[in-house]
Parts: sequence; C-alpha cells; structure tokens
Amino acid sequence: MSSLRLPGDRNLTYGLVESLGRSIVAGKFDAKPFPTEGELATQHGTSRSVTREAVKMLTAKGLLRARPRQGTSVTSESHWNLLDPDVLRWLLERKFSLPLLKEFTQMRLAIEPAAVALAAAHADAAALTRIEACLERMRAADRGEGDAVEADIAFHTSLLGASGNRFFANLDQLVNTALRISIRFTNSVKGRAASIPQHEEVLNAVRAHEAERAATAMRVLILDVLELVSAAEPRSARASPRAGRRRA
Amino acid sequence: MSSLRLPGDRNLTYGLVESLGRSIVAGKFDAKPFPTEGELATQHGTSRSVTREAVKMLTAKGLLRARPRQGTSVTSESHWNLLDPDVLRWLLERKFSLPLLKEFTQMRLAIEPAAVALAAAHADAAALTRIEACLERMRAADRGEGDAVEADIAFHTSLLGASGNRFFANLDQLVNTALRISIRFTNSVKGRAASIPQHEEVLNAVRAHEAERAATAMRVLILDVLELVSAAEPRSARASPRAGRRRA
DNA sequence: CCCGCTGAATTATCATATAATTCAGTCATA
DNA sequence: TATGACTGAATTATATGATAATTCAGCGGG
Repeated sequence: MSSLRLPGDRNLTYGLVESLGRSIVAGKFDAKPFPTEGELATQHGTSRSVTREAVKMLTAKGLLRARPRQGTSVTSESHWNLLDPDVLRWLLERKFSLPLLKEFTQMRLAIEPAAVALAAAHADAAALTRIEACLERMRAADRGEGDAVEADIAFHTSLLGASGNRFFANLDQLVNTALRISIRFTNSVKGRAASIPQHEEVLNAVRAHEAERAATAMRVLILDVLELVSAAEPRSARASPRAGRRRA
Repeated sequence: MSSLRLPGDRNLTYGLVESLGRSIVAGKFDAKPFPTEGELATQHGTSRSVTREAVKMLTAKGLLRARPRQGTSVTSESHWNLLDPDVLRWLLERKFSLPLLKEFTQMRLAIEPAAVALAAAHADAAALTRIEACLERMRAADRGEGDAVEADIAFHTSLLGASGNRFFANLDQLVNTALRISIRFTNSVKGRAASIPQHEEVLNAVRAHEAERAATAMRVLILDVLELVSAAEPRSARASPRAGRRRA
C-alpha cells in the first residue's frame, strides 16, 4: 500500500529494511508478535522476494531471527549489531538514547586517540593534506561558509583513515553516523560549536609526528564531549565520567 | 552440483555465502569478472532465490556490488567490512595476513584496556564470577583439562561484556573469531601458551575496582602479543611496534 | 510420566515470468 | 568531427505460484 519512500531506498528492499528496522527499534513488536512472511508482504504491498530479502538483511544486522514453523521474531536487544551504522542510527534517532550516546563516546575515547597516535607515526603527506583541508572547512564553517557539522565529522573520519589501520578506518561510517547525532546534541546543550583550537592542536601534533601529544589532544577533545553527555544524564551511577583515568 | 557442505551452513544460502566469501577473498575473481546471477545459480546448483539472497548478504558485508545491466562485481578491498566476523575470518584464514593480524592487535590495544577499566569501575558481582570461571578454565587447561584457546578467548570476551558498554560487548564475536587465529599464531611462534599470572593480574585489579591498574595489566598482555606479531614481520617500516608509547 | 507419532504452520527452496535500469552502439545534427 | 538523443540488449529487480523441509503442539501408547 504505502509507497515506501524513505531515505536510503535505492530500491524496494532497502526501503522495506529501513521501514521495518525503525519499527523494530521503536518497539512496535514488543507486544504483538512479528508478522509472518506472507503478512509482511501483503501489509507492505511488496512481493515475497522483496520481503524475504529485507528480512534476511535485518537478520544479518541481528534484529530478527527466522526459523521454519516458529516464524520470524525480534531478537533481544543485546543481539543487535550496534556496529552496523543503520542499527545505531535507528537507535539514536528514534528513542533518543542518552546512555547509548555516552557509551559510544566511551568507545570513541578508546579508539580515536589510538588512531591519531598511529596517524602521527605514519604521517602520509597526502593524508595530512586531507586532514588540513577538513580543518580549513571547519574554519570556513565558523565564518558561516559551509556546514560545521559535516566538516567536524570529516575531520575525525579523515584521521581514522590516516591511521593506516584498516579496523580504525572501517569505523568511519559508524563514526559518521553517530557523530552527526552526537554533535547535534552537544551543540544543543552548550551553544558552542566544535572548538577549532583543540582540533588544530591535534593536527599540529600529527604533523609534528608527536604521537603521544596527538593522542592526548584527541583525548581532551572527546572527554569534553563525554562530560557534556554525562552531565545531561539524570543523577545516578555516574560517580566518575571515565573511571580510573587521570594524567592523560 | 557440489553439495555445499561448509562450516556454518544452516541452510543453502549460508553455505553459498561461505563458499563465495572465501572465493572472493582468495582473489578468484581478480582476473575474470564475477558471474551473473544466472551463472552463479547454475554453477552452484542453487535456485536464483538462494543465489540472490547470498549475493545480497555479501553485498551487506561490503564484498559485492550489484547494479542492473552492469552485473555483480567484487568491490575494492577497502570497502570490505572488517568488523564483520565472517569477513575477518575469511581474510585471516585464507591468505594468512600478518599485517592484518597486527592491525587487529592494535585495535585490541585500544579497546580492551578501556573495557577492563570500565569493568573495574562497574564491578558487577555476577560478571566477576563469570570472569573468575574463565580464569579457572585457563588454569584447568594448563593442567591438560580442557581447551586452552577457548578458555583464553572466553576470558577476554567476558571482560568485554563486563564493561557495561554495549559497543565493547558487541565486539565479542569479532574478538572471538580473530583471537582464535591470533592465539594459534602466537603459540606457534613461542611454544608458550597464554600467561596465567598476567591474566590473574587483570582479574585481581578488576576485583579490587582499580581501573587504571586493570587497564595497564591488559595493555601489557596485549603488547606482548603485538611484539610477537611485529617481530614476525619482514624487516620493513616497523621502526616502533606501537609508535609513541612507552611506559605502559 | 515419558516417548514416539502425526498434523499443521511457517520458513526454505525452486521455477518462471515481467519490469526497471543502464550500458554500448547508432544515427542525426550542428 | 563532435555531440546529443534514440534504440536494443543484458542484467538485476520484482512478482507469483508451487513444492520441500523443519519443527512445534498435541495425541496416544507404553
């Protein structure tokens, strides 16, 4: 019935994945059971081929589980693949989960300083140029030219790529997705946009091949975010924003 | 034609995914173009439904790209999703990639110390019991009772789970997959199995809620692995095993 | 109380047909 | 010659209908 015109619908299958993914994360099937293949097809006006492919993709993302006779069902939330950008986006967009954002920032605090340390050690000329371009975009955005959020994101992902570590580089899409929401949040709390000087310090350290200094600069930057996110939480079990770390 | 009896074949589709995934990673389609849907179906004796679902899953893993008229093609390696346990396993098993193992260990060095620090801060009683059980399994394996590799893996993944951070916890499958190969490698280089005292130190620190001490202990443990892996590399661009870090 | 059988519901697989997309070539035109 | 619209063919995308395999729930016998 519905035309299924959702963002990222290269075709019917992806549109259905998007639609179902949102519904699942929103908890629409917490009470009533998940429809069978046939029901899904008729409800959405898609063929069984499309329906099956969508279910298979959501299964790959850990949201669904299909077995003969038993039918298809939503898995417990702990099985959901948070490292999948789609899943994370659905979770962060729908019921805006502050705890999840905090946990994401904790992961960034582990990953990004290590990545910039590697970037400082490798110091590819072309990569450096790319990072500088991102910083320039941030400066331009600060003057009102261009999108500050996109520039900020590009800065961080370009550093992940410059690390020369394929695992860090592979996190770019995830960071891209979540950072977009994270920045929107931090900007809403404090009026201030991203701090240019802090980002400059990271770049300078990388350019100077000073790994430890670069890592520290990045750590400071992300700790700021983590404190903003933690402060927004209701008072409960957040004695230390990032336990057991001092002297970066 | 072939019966497609490969590990992890809950059904024909997963079997085909496994088979094609290995072939792609092995570079079987670097010269010749990737077959069309129809060709794949006839070659493997599967219906087009199964073939399409397999192709779709491999597309989700970033290995393939399908467009009408143009056909299906293998993407460049930089698009492959290393965070997918299947993809990583195919890469590590097939052409045993030492650089990739090194990069994976670098990521562990970023993740696991942060995770144990959080685990030490949270200190859930039930989680502690689980970790202790894993250590006991390691001790038992040291006496010849049980599998040492599995116990070692369980120790590390249980700590990821105890971190209380869902992103760290979600890395368990990835660590489970790659650690299995990593341990096999380190054990082959040096005869020694995993160091029990080092693991005990981690657990003790977590039990005592000493986050920084726990992180340090884990860092030491993984640095040992990283040095083993780095030492096995041919002499080239590895001036410092983990640049800009000293005094763990 | 337990074990095996049976039936039914649902996914898994197969087979075939039609639509949509897009690349490569053709041809008219400036 | 260069350029742009048109055309045809190849391939995926979607639809539809049928059969097989799996497994749960319930029944019946021991």
